[in-house]
Amino acid sequence: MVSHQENSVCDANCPSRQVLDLIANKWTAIIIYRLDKGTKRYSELQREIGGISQKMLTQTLRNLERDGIVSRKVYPVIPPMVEYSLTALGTTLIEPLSTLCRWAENHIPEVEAARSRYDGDR
Amino acid sequence: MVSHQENSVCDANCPSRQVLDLIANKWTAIIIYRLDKGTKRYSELQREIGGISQKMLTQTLRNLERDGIVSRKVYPVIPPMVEYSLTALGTTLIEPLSTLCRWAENHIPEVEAARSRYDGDR
DNA sequence: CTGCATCCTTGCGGATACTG
DNA sequence: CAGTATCCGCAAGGATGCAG
Repeated sequence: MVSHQENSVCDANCPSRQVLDLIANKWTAIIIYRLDKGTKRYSELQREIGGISQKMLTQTLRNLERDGIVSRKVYPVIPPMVEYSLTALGTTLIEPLSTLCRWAENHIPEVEAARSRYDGDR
Repeated sequence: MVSHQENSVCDANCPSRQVLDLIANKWTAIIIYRLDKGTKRYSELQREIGGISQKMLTQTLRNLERDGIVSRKVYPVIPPMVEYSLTALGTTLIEPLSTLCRWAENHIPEVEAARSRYDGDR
């Protein structure tokens, strides 16, 4: 599939759009951060994230696996044991994600202030 | 909106979540990029982005205005004229967003390769 | 333990029509 | 020109039950 030749973010084929779609969902970023701290089992992730449904955890992990961000290792034991970890590609995503988080930490107060102002002024 | 207090990463302690939610929707990032190139009128944005509905354009702009990312200036003329531009806060968002886009440009091919591999192997 | 299948609710986002 | 209002389809996401 040839796609990302356009320079504009407006193009749906633009890679930026695809990455935004990739991390835009509710749990992706959280999972990536969790896995950055080390390999985790399915149940560990579910316990740590607390609030995520099995469906969403599995679904998100599958998407990340499909995108080559996360690797999934199944041990043929009983009871089953599955470990998830970041791939090399996945690790490179940590940095840009952190950049965004740093912005968040620094500016969310301003955003919240703006919201209060906006909501209060009408 | 109910928030879960069990895990700090998902909640208030993790402003990243809020920022991700902020840019997670379909048009926010595009609009921010457009406005980074200068002040735009409503109809200019609509024409340039092409594919966005009035509803989504208005809604997204309203959200961004509420968050203090975009400023809205109405000229009391007939016919109406409204200009949108990035606020100082909004401008600071460009950089982390660009970081993410740069990652995309560099790594999307790998992601697409991983996808083909994944989809082909089953 | 690690999932997949299913139902069901919710809300995003598109299309269209109307207003100041 | 710059919106608002309304209807509607679709898919995201939660809850539950079942399987290997």
